[in-house]
Amino acid sequence: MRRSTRKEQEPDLGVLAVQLSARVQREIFARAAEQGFDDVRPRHGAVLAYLDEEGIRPGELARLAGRNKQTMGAIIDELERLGYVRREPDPADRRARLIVPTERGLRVMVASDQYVRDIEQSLSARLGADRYAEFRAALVQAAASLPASGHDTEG
Amino acid sequence: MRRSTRKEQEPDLGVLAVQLSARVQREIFARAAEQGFDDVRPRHGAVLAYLDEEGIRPGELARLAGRNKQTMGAIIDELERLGYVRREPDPADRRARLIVPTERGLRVMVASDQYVRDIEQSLSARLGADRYAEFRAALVQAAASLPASGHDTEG
DNA sequence: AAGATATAGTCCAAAAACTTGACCGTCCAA
DNA sequence: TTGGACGGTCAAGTTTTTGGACTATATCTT
Repeated sequence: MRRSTRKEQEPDLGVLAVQLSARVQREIFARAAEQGFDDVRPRHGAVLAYLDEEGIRPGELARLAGRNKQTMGAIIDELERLGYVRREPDPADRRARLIVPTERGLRVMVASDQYVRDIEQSLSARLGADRYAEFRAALVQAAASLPASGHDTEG
Repeated sequence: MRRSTRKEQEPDLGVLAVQLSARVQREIFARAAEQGFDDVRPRHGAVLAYLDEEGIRPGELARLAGRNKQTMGAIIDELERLGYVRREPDPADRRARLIVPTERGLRVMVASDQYVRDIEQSLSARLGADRYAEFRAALVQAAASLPASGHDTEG
């Protein structure tokens, strides 16, 4: 069998991982756009995924999302301009800032968490709860068995 | 528990998929670089993953990798300049081209397939062959249950 | 307490990546 | 045999990421 056909019909772990990640992302942003969050793009996911009600530092966001600090700063700029987050001083460290969600930011957090839960539940229904739980555990182990990004600050 | 902590400690499907995909990619390119393929970047993966000994069309590559034709053309330009592929006429259709791997291209295909197999086997050893097989099957279903990219040409 | 060093975040310029729209040649079906 | 679709490319513009430098504050060492 031709390699390209094989990769399509019996995709390897790399191909599968890329596909799953792209499709989950796509689904989330499609739904978000439908519900009025049509000004956020996939890039913003790096921040939105880890935003915190109590505020979180840019550097911490960068670490969690595997981006460097400059990129994260640029994404935050945009989300601030779009009205999803505010920069506030961090009382614990005067060098630092806290990225705090606005009202709209809180709503997109809640909504996107719901989209992911929907995807997870739909998959759980398809596979059965037991198999889904096993799948999820295996996914965690798979990710954990490989080294992380190694950007500026690393998690 | 804070949302950001929760996302780190009990990552959802979206986070896990992104992590796995990034780490597998990273691992492959790190190993490739070690073995002398230090001029390919992650971007080139879209082509290298689907290259074919017998040649494959740019449009087909674009479909498989979920990029549009222009992006694919640019990646092919680079890989051609780097000596991994050649553009040849397609005897079956005078509009079309065939992207054919060079000697070096063949070597990187073999090598990267091996890296992925190594990752898969290491994970299989960690989980046990049965659980790994189940994991892989679930991954296929998960990816298949979500719509694909929807670019220019779509698969 | 002072100085050295590290850390948090930002600015700027450049490189890399992707998108949009147009275009030419070839195929194919009415 | 002509009109529309397809395969691929070109060129321009936008978005995204990177690399290097810089300020301010914190922390560590003596």
